[in-house]
Amino acid sequence: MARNSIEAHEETARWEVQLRKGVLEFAILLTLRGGEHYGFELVTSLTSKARINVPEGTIYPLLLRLAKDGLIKSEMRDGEGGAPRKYYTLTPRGVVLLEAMIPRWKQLSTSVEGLLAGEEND
Amino acid sequence: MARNSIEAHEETARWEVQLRKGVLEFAILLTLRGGEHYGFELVTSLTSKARINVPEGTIYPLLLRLAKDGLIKSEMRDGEGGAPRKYYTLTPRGVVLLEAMIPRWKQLSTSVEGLLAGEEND
DNA sequence: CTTAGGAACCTTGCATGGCAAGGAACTCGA
DNA sequence: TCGAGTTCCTTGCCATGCAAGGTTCCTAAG
Repeated sequence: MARNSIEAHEETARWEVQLRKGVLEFAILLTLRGGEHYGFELVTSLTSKARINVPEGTIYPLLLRLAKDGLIKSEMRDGEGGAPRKYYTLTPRGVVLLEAMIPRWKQLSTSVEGLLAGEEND
Repeated sequence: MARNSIEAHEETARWEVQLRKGVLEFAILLTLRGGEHYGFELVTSLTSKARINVPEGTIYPLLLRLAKDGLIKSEMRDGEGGAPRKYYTLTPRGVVLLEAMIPRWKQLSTSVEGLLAGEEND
C-alpha cells in the first residue's frame, strides 16, 4: 500500500540530485554574499539552515572550481582547535555573476510556479 | 567596460544548463498534468509560454526515459499534415511521483528565497 | 609517548543528463 | 520531382553531484 510512495521517494532522490545542479552554485554564492565562510561551515550551514543537502564530496570540488573561475577567493587561517580553515569570500567578478544569476533564478522559479498553478494561457 | 557582463552572460548560460537538470523533468510532468501533449508541442510550449528553453535534443531522450520509467505513456496518432505525432499522458505512477516532487520543489524554492533575502538566523 | 577521535580539507571514479548536430519519415504544394 | 515544413529520433561530448577513501592537524586520555 505504501509501495508507491516508497518507490516515489527513491526516484525523487535521484531527481533531487539533478535538481541541485546549478542550485548549489547559486546557494553558495548567495551564502558568501553574507560574509566569509569556510568550507565545512558551508556544508553544515546549507544542510541545517537551508535544508539543502551538501556532502563534502560535492562542496570541495565546487569551491575549487569557483575559485579557479575567479568568482571566489580563499584565505587559509587557523581556527580554534582542529585543522586550519580555508575562508572563502566573493570576488568582484563573483558579485557580478551572482547579480546576473538572480533574475535568471527568479524567472525560472516564476515559470515553474506558473506551471504549478496550472496556467493554460499563452 | 561591458566585459564583465558579457563574460557573466556566458557563464550564466553554462550555469542555466545545469539548473535545468531536474527542473525540466518536473516542468514536463507538470505540463502533462494539464492534459496530453506531443513532443514537439512541449518544445514550443515550454519555450514560449514558460520561457524554459528546451531544445529537441534534450526533450526526446527525456521523454523516452520518462516512458521507460513508467511515468508517462505515449500514443502515436496522425495530426493535421506533417509527420504523425506521439501524444504523451501521465500514468498513475507519474501522478504519484509528481505529487511527491511538488513539496520538494517548494522546499528548495523556499530555501533559495531565504538565501536571497539574506536570512542569517539558524 | 601513544592512541584515539574529531575537525577540516581534498581526490578519484562513476553515473546522470543537457544539448548540438545530424538524420529520417511523412505530407503538401510548386 | 523537388523542396520545405513538421515531427521524431540518435550519437557523442561535456559538466557536475557524490560516495568512498584519504590526509593533516589538533587535543585529550591512557
